[in-house]
Amino acid sequence: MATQTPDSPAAAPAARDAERTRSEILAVATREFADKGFAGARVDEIAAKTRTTKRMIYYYFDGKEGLYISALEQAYTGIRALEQQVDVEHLDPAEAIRRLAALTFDHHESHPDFIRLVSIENIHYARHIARSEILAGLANPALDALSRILERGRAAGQFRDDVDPIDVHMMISAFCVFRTANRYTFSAIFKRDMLDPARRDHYRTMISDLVLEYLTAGR
Amino acid sequence: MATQTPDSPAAAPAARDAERTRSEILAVATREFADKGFAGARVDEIAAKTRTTKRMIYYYFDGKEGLYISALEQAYTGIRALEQQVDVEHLDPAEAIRRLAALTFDHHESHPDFIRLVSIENIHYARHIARSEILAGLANPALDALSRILERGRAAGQFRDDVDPIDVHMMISAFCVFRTANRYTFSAIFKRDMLDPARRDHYRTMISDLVLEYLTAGR
DNA sequence: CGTATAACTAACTAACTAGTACATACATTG
DNA sequence: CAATGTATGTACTAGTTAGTTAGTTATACG
Repeated sequence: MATQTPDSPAAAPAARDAERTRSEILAVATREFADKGFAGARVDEIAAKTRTTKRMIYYYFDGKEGLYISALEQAYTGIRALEQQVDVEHLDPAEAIRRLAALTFDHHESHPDFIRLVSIENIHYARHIARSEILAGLANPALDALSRILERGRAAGQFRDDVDPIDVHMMISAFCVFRTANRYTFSAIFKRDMLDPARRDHYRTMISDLVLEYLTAGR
Repeated sequence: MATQTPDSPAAAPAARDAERTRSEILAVATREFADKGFAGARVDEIAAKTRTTKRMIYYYFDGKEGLYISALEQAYTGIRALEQQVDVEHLDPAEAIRRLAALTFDHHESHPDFIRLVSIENIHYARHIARSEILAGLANPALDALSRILERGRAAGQFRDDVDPIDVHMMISAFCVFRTANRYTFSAIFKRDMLDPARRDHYRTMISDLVLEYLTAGR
């Protein structure tokens, strides 16, 4: 009798809490997969870094691949939720573009794990996204917002009329993703850390300028 | 005696050819590492896809990591050699930028394995580049060419005078790398293949326009 | 209060995986 | 043509690794 510590306040086994166990596994797994990739991450190590055991990974996520997909889903739904909150309808079109670009810039900078998971998923030819029902049909609020901004900008004669929202989204993403995703090789070759805080504002402004000069070209 | 086939013309063991063996291993390894990442690639499988044995990998490359580094070195020296050949000194600055951007665009499109290796190396925090003497001190001819173009453009009053060559290189790289590296997740989410040949010219022109509008802004 | 079920643990296993020991054949050179 | 080093192949091994088996404990609920 009394295998467990009687009543120790600190080292209590945290009782039973399915949700806490599940989310702790997911949080640790996200870090591990983002750090080492799908093949490089170790199920045993993920388990060791939680307060539970490996068996629970199989209990809740059905295996390594299921866990990886869940981590991806959580990361993507996170940025989608952020995008949903953005309200740029009341802003001048140019200012709205700036706001949207800055949002992407800030998100990517503060969520390197997300960017790394995306890189890793591309190495896997987006095979897991295709397999996930959640991710395959996830709407893109930022794209809708962008479409409306471009529409307004065109109507006001401020923006050129031959640009596609997806292309604009791509320009912004390319810049912001590259800065985070390719930070290490870039720094090794050019001896310049693109994430250096001293240069942060410079790049943050640059992406807006770049896109806006393009959108307003000849006007 | 006579363990080997006496004289069969087709299935001859290709005699002995150290250079051929070495380069065949390297070619197969490049494909495997680019396809599956460092942790995902299998030494046994690389060996099986060559006409030699696993033993030779250890003989020539000293192990999995040595092989991976050699593959990286080969990929990087390839693009550096290409850049060395580019001659844009005789062109109008704007046209020179277009030429340079197109060169990057074309190279990245036709060398997806290189782009994938770069992504993979970033997942590994560029640890292997740092370790490689060849890669750590590799000059960047494209950057020198770009510096001279910008200089000329500034002198002619065509370009703004507050841009850094590394930043311009980054804009071009970001766009071209993103298009190839993030092709799969982008396509899964936006249902648009950025490498579709029908859209190729569109994107190829777009990156030049984007950079040039920025460089000539307000002029 | 006792029992069904959800939450959880420890120990095990079969398959894999990077790397090695050992043997040997070929080619070059004196 | 002997001998010496380079190039190559076979078989093996020690350590991992994803996944499983066989349970135990806590909690909710009648």
